[in-house]
Amino acid sequence: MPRAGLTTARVVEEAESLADAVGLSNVSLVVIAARLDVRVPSLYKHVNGLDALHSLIEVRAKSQLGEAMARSAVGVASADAVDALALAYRAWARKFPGRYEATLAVPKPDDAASVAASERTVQVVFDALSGYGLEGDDAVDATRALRAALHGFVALEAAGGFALPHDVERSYLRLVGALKHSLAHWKTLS
Amino acid sequence: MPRAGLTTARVVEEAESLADAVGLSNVSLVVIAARLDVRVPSLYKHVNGLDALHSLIEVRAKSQLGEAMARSAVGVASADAVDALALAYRAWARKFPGRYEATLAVPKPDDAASVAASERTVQVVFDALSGYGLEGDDAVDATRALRAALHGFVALEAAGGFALPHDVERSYLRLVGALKHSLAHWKTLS
DNA sequence: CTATAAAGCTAACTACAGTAGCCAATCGTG
DNA sequence: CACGATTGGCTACTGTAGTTAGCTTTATAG
Repeated sequence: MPRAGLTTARVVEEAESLADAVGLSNVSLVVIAARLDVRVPSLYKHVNGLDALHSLIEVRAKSQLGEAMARSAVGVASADAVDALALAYRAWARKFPGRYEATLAVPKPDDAASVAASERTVQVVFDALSGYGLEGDDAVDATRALRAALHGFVALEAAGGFALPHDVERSYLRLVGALKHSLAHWKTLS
Repeated sequence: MPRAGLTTARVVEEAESLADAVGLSNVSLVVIAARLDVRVPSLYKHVNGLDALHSLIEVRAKSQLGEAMARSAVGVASADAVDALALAYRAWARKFPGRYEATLAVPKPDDAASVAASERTVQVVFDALSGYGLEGDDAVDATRALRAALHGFVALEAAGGFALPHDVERSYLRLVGALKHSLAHWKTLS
């Protein structure tokens, strides 16, 4: 029997592309094995079962999304940083819908990699808001508001929640515009 | 064999309460049957398999959430309506986390009940914004922004996305405050 | 009081995740 | 180069969940 040359990375990559194609919840070891031209039990030499595979996808997805956002916001601040972040966020989510689902998973408290990847992503958003000079509770609230708005829009869009034929792109830009407007007056706001 | 007196409604209710307890994805026919003190195949006399059960939960959840929001906003308008809606939305989602997950499902285009329930929920939000005098694209964009923000916050909260010990309630109120502020100037905003 | 429809059952099948243990390919070291 | 250890893939099997077929009993309508 000639060897297939699998690695953990190869298995995870195949799972990711499958997730983007058919949705994260439809990723199965049977299909992954078929795609890699291998029998199902062979996967266990590289990945510790389906749950572990989900964890690996989650960590990689969180760090890749964080990376994409961080890269988009280098050298810009305040309103420009929010714009850059928002565009990068939605673009990444639309390009990798299955991986994006994975970023929404609760970080497992006993998995250091999962916790670190989650924290890093939040930190990128937090840093992007530094130009607004917010501190303490103000900064926390603003970070949460920005994350919530971006995630909410992208999630509804991905779930087919915007049935009307109106331009989704423009709706997103207006939401981002509203956020920038509110952030500029954040400390005096309610 | 004495009869258990099941009905479709009884099965769905049990599934809903199970979903709230263990998460929608962990709802299984085995557990439902055990709770109802019945064998698994008996459930098929009332519900057409697991997928159909998910659809039933989805439709009921969407209409119950829509109902709760609509009830909260009777007799109030504009900023007060947004406040009422936002509070009702988050309260319902926290009270029924499993059902809330179900409301996020894509409406199945070939299932009239699913489509109707989804549209009705959007309509409630749309109506609540009528006091702002928005029309056409403005109204669509504002509806989408409000839905996205509320859903995004609640979903992140439910997923354990707010790790910091800061007050989540206050963060939510500030997000809602920011939205009201933007809605008041919606037409002139970017 | 009987005929029929409905409700629940057992038995069986399928699909998938996961485990045990075998055998062959590869790699490191003398 | 050779040979032993390690590793990667395999077959065979188990357990669990969803689903279907078809039987039996209960309830109900006439």
